[in-house]
Amino acid sequence: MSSRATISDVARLAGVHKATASRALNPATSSRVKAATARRVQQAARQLGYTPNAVARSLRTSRSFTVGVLLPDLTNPLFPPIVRGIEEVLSVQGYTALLSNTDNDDDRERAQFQALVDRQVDGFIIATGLRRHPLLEGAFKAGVPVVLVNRGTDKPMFPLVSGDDATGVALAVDHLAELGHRAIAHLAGPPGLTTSLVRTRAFRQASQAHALPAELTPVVASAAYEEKAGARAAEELLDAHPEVTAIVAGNDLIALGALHALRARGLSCPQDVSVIGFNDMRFVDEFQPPLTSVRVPHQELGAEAARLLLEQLQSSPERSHSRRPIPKIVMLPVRLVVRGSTAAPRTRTS
Amino acid sequence: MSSRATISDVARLAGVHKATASRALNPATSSRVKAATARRVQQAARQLGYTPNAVARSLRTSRSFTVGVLLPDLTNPLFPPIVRGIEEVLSVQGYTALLSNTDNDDDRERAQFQALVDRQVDGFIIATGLRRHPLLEGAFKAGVPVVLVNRGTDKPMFPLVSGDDATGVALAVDHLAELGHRAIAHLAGPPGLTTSLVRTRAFRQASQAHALPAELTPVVASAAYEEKAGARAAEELLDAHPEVTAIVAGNDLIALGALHALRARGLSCPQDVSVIGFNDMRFVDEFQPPLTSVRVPHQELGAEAARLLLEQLQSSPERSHSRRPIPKIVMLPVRLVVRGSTAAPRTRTS
DNA sequence: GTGAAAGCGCTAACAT
DNA sequence: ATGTTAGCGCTTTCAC
Repeated sequence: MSSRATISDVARLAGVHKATASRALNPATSSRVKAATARRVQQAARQLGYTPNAVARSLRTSRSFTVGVLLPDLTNPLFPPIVRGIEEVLSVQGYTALLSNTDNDDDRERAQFQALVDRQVDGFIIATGLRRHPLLEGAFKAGVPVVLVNRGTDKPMFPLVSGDDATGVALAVDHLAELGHRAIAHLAGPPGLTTSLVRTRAFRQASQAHALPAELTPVVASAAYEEKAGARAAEELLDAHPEVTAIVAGNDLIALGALHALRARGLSCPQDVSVIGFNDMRFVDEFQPPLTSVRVPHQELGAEAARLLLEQLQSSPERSHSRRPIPKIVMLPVRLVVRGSTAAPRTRTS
Repeated sequence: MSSRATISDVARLAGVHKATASRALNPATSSRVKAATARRVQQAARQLGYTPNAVARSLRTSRSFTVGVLLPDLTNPLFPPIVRGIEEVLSVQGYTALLSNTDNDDDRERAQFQALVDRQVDGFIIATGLRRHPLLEGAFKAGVPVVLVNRGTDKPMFPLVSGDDATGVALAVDHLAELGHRAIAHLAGPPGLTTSLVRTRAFRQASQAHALPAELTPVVASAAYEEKAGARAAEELLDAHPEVTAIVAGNDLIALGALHALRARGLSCPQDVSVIGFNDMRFVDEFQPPLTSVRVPHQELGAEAARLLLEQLQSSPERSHSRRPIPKIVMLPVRLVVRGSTAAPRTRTS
């Protein structure tokens, strides 16, 4: 790496002091320098292929124009679109996203978080929220700028951007009820996450709204938002409640597990049991049968989270404790995408 | 953000000079400090919750212990496992991966690359290789440490870690030939990528090895390694060569597009046309029909790429031009996973 | 074995 | 409008 040009090199070539060069090169301060000088400096910079050393700048300004992004599991197709939305907004403003996979591991998460803090990221967008989350409580007390995406915390500390989960679940139950289902189960996500809680509550409420008795609308929690865990939860459900004719899954991977569990015991979907997923992630339309699911605008979720964070960063660049905004919750609208995994129950409960 | 403790704070609390504190805290130099002092310093650091400012350290040492990772498209399920493999290896050695999505856009790629260089990343793992790649040629001349993964360049400049594409394609053709197919087409990837070239060559060679005439083994290139482009290429193929009974696709997304194209014109897979994908990415087993595909060990690809890069970084920490290693190609073994998308042709060509 | 001093590259007071 | 100076936090000579 033939050593890079520094601002001193540029200044020397332009025949000015490096402070002047700095001013000329920074759009915010270039007006405070004679136009001719500015041009000369910029010309010199171009000639030398100068780009500022971001590390030195960060050290001096204690701003890095980077944002840490914590993701629970990049292999879940839910997250790549969120990342794309984040990057789309950040890059326009000159920010860079530093992505970090936690693999749902607390220790990894703590380590990654600290590594990013040590690198002086200006703030975080966090998709690994838990209802009780010591790391986030610490971040809150320390005044670290954070925006949560998709998953929140019990105690409202940071702004949250999520899909309108409650409405999504209601749409799912409505759809099934209209098809004539009365024994509808919910395969909930793991209990530690707000998404699970919100969706489960919404399920109970929607069931009541359709006057479905509690004994016909059981809820079984999956150990994780993953296919295997979903399959296990579905087994458990089918053992305990063979009467169900429809399943509202906590997310698409749980739904996929349910499809497998049904197939494994010779039940067919949607003829025997209808299944609805949540998120409408990529490839659910390729499933067998194509999965009816609640579409959440993930890219827009990411974009909105980035916007909120930038707002916060730009209003309090010094990370002052002053005027911490009341953490708002931004919910983006969802809609039900009906595909082949839902149909009228074989035998109407009369 | 209640301002963090610096090494001076630690030194003051421990009653030593900050240089001593630095030595005590750094495992590599802690032996050059009296054991008792070292303990005192470490104790003080713990008490203050001190973690070193990575930015300051980078500026001083011109090493950041970060690695830039350039990805063409995070929403392609091929890449998340590669990322996981990379992070798995890097994190053990105290390195952090800075991921960057280029969306197959040259300008974005250049910008992201420069942003990472400006942040003083120690090297790059690049999955956006092109046969002719000005950016990489520039990086080569500049002596930037780079390892390529999956996709290479025509001119061998950097080490490359990839699956054994040639063998993979041969396995695919062998499988189809054994089933009795003689009119086998290849839906190649876009021509600018080495993967496309290698796989296409391997396809031609395997066809010859089975004594399949050239007119029965057409090759049509897809505009991109994506579903839509794959579907278009398949249309084109089926128009020009209605006689084909099997397709070897350049990757799984192209294969998926082919499945759609077949369905759109009332052909069924595998009864009318068999289809084989490449990569065996997540969810191909859910496709309709489940896709036969060549399994590439992506996580291991990423891990190996990270290992090669670390090797390089540790041998020439100063990024000296000295002793640039001959760029080796590491190929990891692949295997064919047979599923429902391949079967004997309906009518044997006699 | 420890302290003093220098400096990585940059920007923001404070001059002039 | 530009130059001077200082210093972000750290590590690394160089002294002692």
